[in-house]
Amino acid sequence: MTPPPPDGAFGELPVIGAPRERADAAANRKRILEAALRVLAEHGADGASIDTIAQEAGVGKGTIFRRFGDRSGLFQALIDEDLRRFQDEFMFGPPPLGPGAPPADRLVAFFEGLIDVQESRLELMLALERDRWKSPMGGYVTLSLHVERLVAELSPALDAPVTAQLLLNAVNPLLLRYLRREVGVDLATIKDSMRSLIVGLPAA
Amino acid sequence: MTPPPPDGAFGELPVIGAPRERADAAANRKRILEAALRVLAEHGADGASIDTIAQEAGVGKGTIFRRFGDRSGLFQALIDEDLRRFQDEFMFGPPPLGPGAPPADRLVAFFEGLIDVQESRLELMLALERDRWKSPMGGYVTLSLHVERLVAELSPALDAPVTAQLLLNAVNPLLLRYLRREVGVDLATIKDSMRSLIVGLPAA
DNA sequence: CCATAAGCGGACCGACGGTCGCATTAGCGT
DNA sequence: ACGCTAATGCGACCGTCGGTCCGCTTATGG
Repeated sequence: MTPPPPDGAFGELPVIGAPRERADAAANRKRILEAALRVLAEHGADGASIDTIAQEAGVGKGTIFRRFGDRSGLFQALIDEDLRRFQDEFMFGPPPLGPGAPPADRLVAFFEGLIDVQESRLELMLALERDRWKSPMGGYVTLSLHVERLVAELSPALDAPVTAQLLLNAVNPLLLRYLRREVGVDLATIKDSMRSLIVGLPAA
Repeated sequence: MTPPPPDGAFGELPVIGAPRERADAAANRKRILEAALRVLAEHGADGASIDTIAQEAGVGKGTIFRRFGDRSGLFQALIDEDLRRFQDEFMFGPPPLGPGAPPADRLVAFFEGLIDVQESRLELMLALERDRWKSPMGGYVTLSLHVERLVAELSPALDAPVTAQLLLNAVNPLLLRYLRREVGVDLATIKDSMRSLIVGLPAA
């Protein structure tokens, strides 16, 4: 009697051999995702309880848990598209973000892009932040690995996994919100400081 | 009818002109703090609910809220002593942590010290982390200012407040727990990576 | 049109942080 | 020694949250 696996990432793609998703279920999924985005925008990450989202979507809360497993599953599904687009860019896109540029330049471009993604989906990232530390890095694995590889290429003497995590943590959504909203720092300033951290790393 | 201000930091020092703390209240405060430390050690930050701590201390939960205001107030009071000792060291102690050494060396020493403090009080820092972003930086203000000053001295070209926050965030307790407990990284490795970030900053 | 399984809903649960008003008692002046 | 009073203790209570469960509804394929 195991319930069907929740959508999680790649939710829209039908699994081979699995029965097609029912039409009403698909419609509800869409309404839930839209409602979640709306609630996030209107009430912020802290006001985005499942009950609120369910009410906004006009569905029972059970429906949300059925489709997305748990709270973080819902938000994972929401960030999925943006994250995949960003992954495509830094894995296959043009330099300096994509392959072809020196690792330092790629790292700088990566973090500028990451900061932009977080800025454009700040409340969503904040909502995710709460559960980010349950599973290894909860969806951040691909990003982590990418940074690790670039760091290893740039500075073989460093411990790449640790340095990668330090860098990624520096642009924590919580800090971003604080700097942007409370302090009122310009995005370019944050990117500049981040660049200083990167370009100073010992080159190979 | 404003209730007396909660203890917060510097709780033990009697405020001039204020009535002395009652003996039973002082005893209870001590028992609560000890119980909190015990619960933190035994059940971790996530298992350290106020109810649990109250039960362990043998007091009503109302007593805890009366003395410490709220959850984060209790943990603030707990970390207070360690934080103040650390502050004394980097403000008045011997170099390179204290004054007298070049800013880069002081920064490196500061973050090594900060990592040590967090390591020795990991669960407590994790418990605090939940509410760290309510007030400006919730007890981190002094640390932030110190890092800011050193960064400004080291690299006048940089935006010191932003860079300071980026550096401080890199050693987030959540990341520290992940690296230490899940990945099993050595403390020295983390310190090394952190040093690489600092010494690479553009010198004056 | 029917059978069946997928989907839906919302009452329900346990845990949590925090409040409140009443009972208790320490400390002080006498 | 005694009583007065303000400080303190206490735990039942509250609203909210994430998550579960199971009976009802409905889409869909034959």
